[in-house]
Amino acid sequence: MGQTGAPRGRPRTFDRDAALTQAMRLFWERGYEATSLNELTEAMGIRPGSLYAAFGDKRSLFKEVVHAYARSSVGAFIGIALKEEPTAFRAFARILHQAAAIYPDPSHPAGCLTISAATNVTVQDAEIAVFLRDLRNANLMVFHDRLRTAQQEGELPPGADPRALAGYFAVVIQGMSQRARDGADATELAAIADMAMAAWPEAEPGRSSPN
Amino acid sequence: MGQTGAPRGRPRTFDRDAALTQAMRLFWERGYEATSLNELTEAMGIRPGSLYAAFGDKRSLFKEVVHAYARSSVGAFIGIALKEEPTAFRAFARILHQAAAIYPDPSHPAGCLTISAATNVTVQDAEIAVFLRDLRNANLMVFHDRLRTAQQEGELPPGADPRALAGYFAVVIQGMSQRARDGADATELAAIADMAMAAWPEAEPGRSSPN
DNA sequence: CTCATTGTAGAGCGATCGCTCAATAAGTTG
DNA sequence: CAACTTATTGAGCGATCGCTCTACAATGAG
Repeated sequence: MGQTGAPRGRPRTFDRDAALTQAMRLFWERGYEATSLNELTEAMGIRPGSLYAAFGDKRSLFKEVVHAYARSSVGAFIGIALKEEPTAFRAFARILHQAAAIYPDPSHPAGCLTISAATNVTVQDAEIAVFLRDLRNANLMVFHDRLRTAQQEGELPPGADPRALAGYFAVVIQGMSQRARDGADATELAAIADMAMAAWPEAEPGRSSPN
Repeated sequence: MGQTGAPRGRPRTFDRDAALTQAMRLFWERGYEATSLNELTEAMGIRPGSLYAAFGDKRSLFKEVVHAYARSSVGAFIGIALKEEPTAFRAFARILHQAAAIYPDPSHPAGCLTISAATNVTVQDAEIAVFLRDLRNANLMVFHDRLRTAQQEGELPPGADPRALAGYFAVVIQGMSQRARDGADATELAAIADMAMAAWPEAEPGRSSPN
């Protein structure tokens, strides 16, 4: 047992992960529908038959791309910050500043794949739009949870509204992704991140945020 | 002179404005590329030949739709608020709250057409994406100008950064449009608008905003 | 009336879309 | 070696894309 099992039949002639990365870049840059099978096979260096054998149809390839993206450094920074930072304030401040640095980074397409890859979609691909929307709304729930516990722990004042705050950060992050796609650079986005954090509640008395 | 000129030839059998409105709804809901000529002609109640005679090709139809949108109540509220409100603070507060009410309004597709109609686009339609991006960036400049004069007039403290503030409001508005498309309702967006206005600078001393 | 002008209707153009399939190649197994 | 299994190749499927063209209808001008 535990035997890996010798691979049978003709071995693959391409690197599956590398091909997936190329597909990710295309979907990330152009979005789901605007990326054609022709462009995909060319970028991945394979023929349609190989693509369908290795990844299934375009839909499932895209979903696998999204999962790979979520596991990548660019896609995972939000969850990591929420896990590592001791306070909600520090977590969201870090998230916004990392987004400001990552979204316009020229080493990959601008903005967040999850936010922008399926905003315009035909009826027959509505499933893909719903798939990404659910992902975004799930992320919103994670924000909500973190802020609710922050309130229970006393970091947030009782008068604060965790749900509105979660929506606010989701809005700022999605807006920053859009602005990065419109050409905003890291410096501009960092200034925006600072502005956005100024809305953190309970700054009234002494402006001493739970640092 | 001044003669309107009697229309020659066979008169049009459809209402051009009504047809344009139908095209707007489709582009607004699905985006530029995801809306097909087939859907357009069906929704507008005309045949392809009539569409091309009256509006030119798909590109120019879309551009005319965008101009009509900008003149509509849904598309023009930002400019109106900037013109009517005496202070920048009141203008942006009004803009955010109107966006919160308008973007999720069920009487039309969610969000802002200018923001979401061409985020994913193939290479051959890149011109359309650039067209909308330029529109968004022009709007950002309007924000910047308004905030710069607010600073010159003393409404904004000297330490404030009008450029960052303009980018911040652009981010919040674009994010609110996205959230509306993801299903956020007017109540939720209004709470977010309140949160966002709390970032307005120079709230330090007495929290008395220039109301 | 005839003529010129404009609009409509419907068929269908070439190109591209996502995708499939038969033939062949390249491995392991016995 | 032959048998089996899987991958690659390249042609090409039906459907849809944006768009055009021809035949005909409806108006005003003369």
